[in-house]
Amino acid sequence: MAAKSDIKGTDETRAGDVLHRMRLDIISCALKPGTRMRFETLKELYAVSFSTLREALQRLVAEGLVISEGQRGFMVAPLYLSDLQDLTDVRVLVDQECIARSILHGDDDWEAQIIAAFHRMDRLKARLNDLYFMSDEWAVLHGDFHRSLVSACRSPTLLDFRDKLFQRAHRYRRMSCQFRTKWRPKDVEHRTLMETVIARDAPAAKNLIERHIRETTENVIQNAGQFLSTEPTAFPGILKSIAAE
Amino acid sequence: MAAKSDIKGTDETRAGDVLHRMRLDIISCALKPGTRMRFETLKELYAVSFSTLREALQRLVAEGLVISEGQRGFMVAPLYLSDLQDLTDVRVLVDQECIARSILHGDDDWEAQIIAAFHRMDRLKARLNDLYFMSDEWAVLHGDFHRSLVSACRSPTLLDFRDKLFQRAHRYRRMSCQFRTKWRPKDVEHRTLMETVIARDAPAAKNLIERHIRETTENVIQNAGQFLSTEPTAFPGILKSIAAE
DNA sequence: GATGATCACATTTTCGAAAATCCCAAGAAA
DNA sequence: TTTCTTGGGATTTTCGAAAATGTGATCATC
Repeated sequence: MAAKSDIKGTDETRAGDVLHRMRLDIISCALKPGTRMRFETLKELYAVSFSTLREALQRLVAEGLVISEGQRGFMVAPLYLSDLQDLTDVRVLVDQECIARSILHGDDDWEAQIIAAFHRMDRLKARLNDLYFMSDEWAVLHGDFHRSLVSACRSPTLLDFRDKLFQRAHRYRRMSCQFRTKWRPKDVEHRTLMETVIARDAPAAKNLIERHIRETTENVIQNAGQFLSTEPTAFPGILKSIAAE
Repeated sequence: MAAKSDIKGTDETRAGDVLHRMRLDIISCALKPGTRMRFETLKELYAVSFSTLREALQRLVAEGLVISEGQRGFMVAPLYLSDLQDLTDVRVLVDQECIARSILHGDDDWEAQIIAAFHRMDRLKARLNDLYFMSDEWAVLHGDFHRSLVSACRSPTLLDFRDKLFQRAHRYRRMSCQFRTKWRPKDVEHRTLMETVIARDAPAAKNLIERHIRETTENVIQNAGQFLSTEPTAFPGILKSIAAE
């Protein structure tokens, strides 16, 4: 219990709605990393008042998608190489654990959901052909597939953390394919992953998910590494330098 | 980077201050688990307005210390046996990793800080004698000591997550010693832990921290297990049954 | 020229009133 | 009796104006 952060936006208040929309805009990079978030702009964009905006922003701060400093407002959390590497290591740890536990606890229905999620993802890929990984639709189905693998792990706390990490990582993936369309084909990996998990081979699955995560990160760095700051520079500096372009 | 949730309250706005105070009140169980949080009451208690309160509450929701449902307000997150067990497992995983990494990366200064933190905790214990584990002061020093062990792990994301888990777990410890003063003496464990970590014996340290966490949990369950719900009951039910007493 | 003080403007932060929603009891209908 | 409506009071949620704070330019002084 406890750490449920309704990532799907199951909150029906207006603040919950804005939170949901803002989160999508950030992880899809529609709100660019490092940009300052002015209230006048946001107010217009999301059609709500100051306080409602602030509520959503505070939540996003806690999720690591937004940064706030003192009385100087908010900004979309910048993307750093160091953050990406940190994120990658932690995701390996957490996803490995989640998968191992899911393999231990998962039932028939769990397997069925994995197969269904894979199928949906696979068919969409076939339909969209070349640029599938740019589409929002695919991002959703890809996310669903990965979540289905770990969904039987029986740890709400771990799952919630995993989801937040996945979202944070998504921003890096998303940014990287804006720069170059060279993207490692992952469909074979996904299929093998599915088969291994359903075969209940935990050690092999742990290896596969680690490779999958690490290689994707390397791919991101190759495509967009040059655009990521190496050091978390002092706040005000970044604020301008990135927001400017 | 990114997931920094200024747990120490480094935010100088009033909302940040309220967040800080509220968090302390929740993890110290001054705000009792499961109680409904009415705005009129909170407004008086923290001397701020609606919107400022809401900002803090939203943050606490993201941290798993507060629960919100639809348009029905907020409540202090209840304590569940299942949550405690989940929390325990995840803490073992995360703390083991943090300690192993700290042992790998830690320098002389890191060692010095551990020794210093242990000393402070140890002296206070001696001074307070019997009821040391009930005092807020000891809670702080005990938290500092555990954090010093993992502080060199070089993963902001993991550290931040660890801190949140530690806080959530603290509520259970805190509640348990309100019911019974029987509390397993942990000073020897702490000393061994310190020595092992500084001796850079990662496997032994991982075993020790696991035992430390799991045995503490068992102690909590023995002391207060009967007061924890076994099942996360439906929301409105709890709301009354717990808030009533 | 460099440094520091002052002030006006832009922006954020806070507040409390107004609107929206929920809760529950009392009454009507089945 | 049970189930379904209705209404009013309690509570939460939203809004935009007012207060607080940061920013940057201008000017005086060293």
